[in-house]
Amino acid sequence: MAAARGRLSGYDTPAMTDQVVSLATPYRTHTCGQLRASDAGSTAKLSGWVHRRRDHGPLIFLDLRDRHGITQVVIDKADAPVAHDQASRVRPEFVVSVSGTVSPRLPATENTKLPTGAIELQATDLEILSDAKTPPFYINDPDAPVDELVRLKYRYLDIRREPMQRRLMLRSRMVQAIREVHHANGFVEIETPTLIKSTPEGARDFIVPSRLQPGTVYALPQSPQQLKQLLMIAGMDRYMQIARCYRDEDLRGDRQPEFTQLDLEMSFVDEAAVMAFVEAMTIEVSKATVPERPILQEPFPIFTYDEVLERFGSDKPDLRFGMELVDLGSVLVTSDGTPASGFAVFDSTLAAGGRVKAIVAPGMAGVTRREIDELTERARRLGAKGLAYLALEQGGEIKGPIAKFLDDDTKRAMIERCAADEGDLILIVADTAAVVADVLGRLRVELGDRLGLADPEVLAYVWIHRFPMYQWDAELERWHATHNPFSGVLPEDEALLVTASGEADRPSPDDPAGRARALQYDLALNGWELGGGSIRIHRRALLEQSLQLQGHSLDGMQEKFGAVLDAFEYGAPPHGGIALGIDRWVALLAQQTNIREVMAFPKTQSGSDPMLEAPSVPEPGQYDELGLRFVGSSKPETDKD
RNA sequence: GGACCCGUGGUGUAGCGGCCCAACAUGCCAGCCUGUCACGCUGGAGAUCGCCGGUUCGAAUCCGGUCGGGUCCGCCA
Repeated sequence: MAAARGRLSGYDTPAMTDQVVSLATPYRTHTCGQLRASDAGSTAKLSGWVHRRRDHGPLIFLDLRDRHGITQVVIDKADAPVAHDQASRVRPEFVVSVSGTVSPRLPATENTKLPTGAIELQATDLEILSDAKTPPFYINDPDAPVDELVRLKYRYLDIRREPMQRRLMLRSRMVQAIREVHHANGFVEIETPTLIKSTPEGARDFIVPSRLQPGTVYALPQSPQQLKQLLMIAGMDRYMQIARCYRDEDLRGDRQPEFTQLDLEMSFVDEAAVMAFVEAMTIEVSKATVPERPILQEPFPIFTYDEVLERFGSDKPDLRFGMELVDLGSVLVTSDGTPASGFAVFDSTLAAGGRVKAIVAPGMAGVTRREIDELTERARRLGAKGLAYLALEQGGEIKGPIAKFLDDDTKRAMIERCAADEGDLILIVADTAAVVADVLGRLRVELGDRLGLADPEVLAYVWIHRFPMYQWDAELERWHATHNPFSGVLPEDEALLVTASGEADRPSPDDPAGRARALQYDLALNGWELGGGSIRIHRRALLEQSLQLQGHSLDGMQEKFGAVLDAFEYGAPPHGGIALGIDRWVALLAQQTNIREVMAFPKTQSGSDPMLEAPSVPEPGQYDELGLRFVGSSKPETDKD
């Protein structure tokens, strides 16, 4: 049936246009989104779900729906008494098959809201393929709110609804575009196993007990990190994979226990080469997927880690609006650098080497005491000791509890430094650099959201690089890799990979290693971290040095990373790559704030699947086979530790 | 591990000590209707208010616990 070939319509994907196998079958000649005025006069057969039924007695209208669209079917008792009889039995979500004539609609009865609205199918035959219980929520109303639990329990009905269909098709189109760009650029798609070895780094592993080797476990991969590096050593040059990853940590709106990464790795590249490819790929995928969404800046802006923290208080800044952090330190000291604002909190913070910074909330000078209290509470919960503010009222008056401590010159200088206008609210935090950045960075995002400063249509991609190699773990009293234990170091910082004591097993927070910067780059989009990557260390000696700083003994690292370390002795090319969170990326492109909305079958915050009722108690005997025994609840009341 | 919000016919909400064996919308069922497209009209059925316990003469309503969902902190890149 040639008629079914070619361009589909409705909310279907353009990628289907070159389909090889026709959708036409004994059940249908067209999809429900396909027929147009030009088809008038021909006969057609459609199958789909009954979206809505409008029963006028001798005349019944059915809106027939599939994922391609909706077509109106008319059943006239005078023309087709048998079909009419069937149609009066039909209810929403019945699956029916209708044959008839494609008729142009009467002039005043066209429906401009439907792509198929110029025609209707005049039924001659109607067959009920499947009847349906009344669904637990509205399939035919895309806006109807439904309890999250009910949606997940009946996910197959939720996915039948238009918004989920749209998002899953968007995701499909995006993944297709990703593959096309990579294949066009010489990447080889290689699958890696999901039963691998547990690595005690990073997140908690999901583990799978081995039956053949009782007492041992596989781990599900947190990412294919080591395997893709081994593929580079294997000579696979440019590798990519749409990889499922698993992390047994607590869930969030942007975190599920299993999720999908675009994982890629390239050999004989430097940082600029990886970033250039990823950026070009990202732009191409964005334009193929959501051509209507403007990209804020091309080429993407590149910030150093230090700079984004200084200016935005975040390592994943939302660049769709300004409201940057302003350093007030220099206007609060005398010419010789002595803190002299008159406000003791500022002065003592500066004297102790801390920072005093501000953000300007435009037009918020008139906030109520209650709102200020809420902001202050929010700041405290984020770790600040308090939140100072100056409200620039219309007419030039400066209000706020700290105003009386500051002399007029100081206040003027602060306002000038902030470039604040009348009607603005200046929010100030005085603390260590890290706390100031974190608190103001989060308040910036929250206020930007509340004030509607971010254009929801804009895609603001941004690179962040030059991360510190290591962060001090105060609890374990050792350094750990900021991102990835294999990340390389800037060549000029290589000499810093040492401890002050000179002994790798005696680290301290003041070690030179704390100043070493990694060949690490993150890609952020609209305030979300899309992903990160690095140029890896490919020389075994340097890798050992770096791992030792992270508290691994030579024996220990051989135990944990032996395969990679050994492989490095057989000729490892310089290499690097990146991993991007597909779920987060689609969610952002679909303007969703929760990745559940772009996953077909996600889990709840407690990690359960209400539809399949997973996880579940194993069958009798399954533990035995594995040599396991369940010894108690997840909260043992033992007093060990 | 912790904080906060939510749980009332199928769905979404209202009610927040007696006026409630619970209201509204929609859905569902039945009847009527030849041009609707969220069709319309008439009538009807449907919830002991997540669960357990307590306070009270009296609890959907107050208190404690618990289960489930959500948001966030810790955790996680």
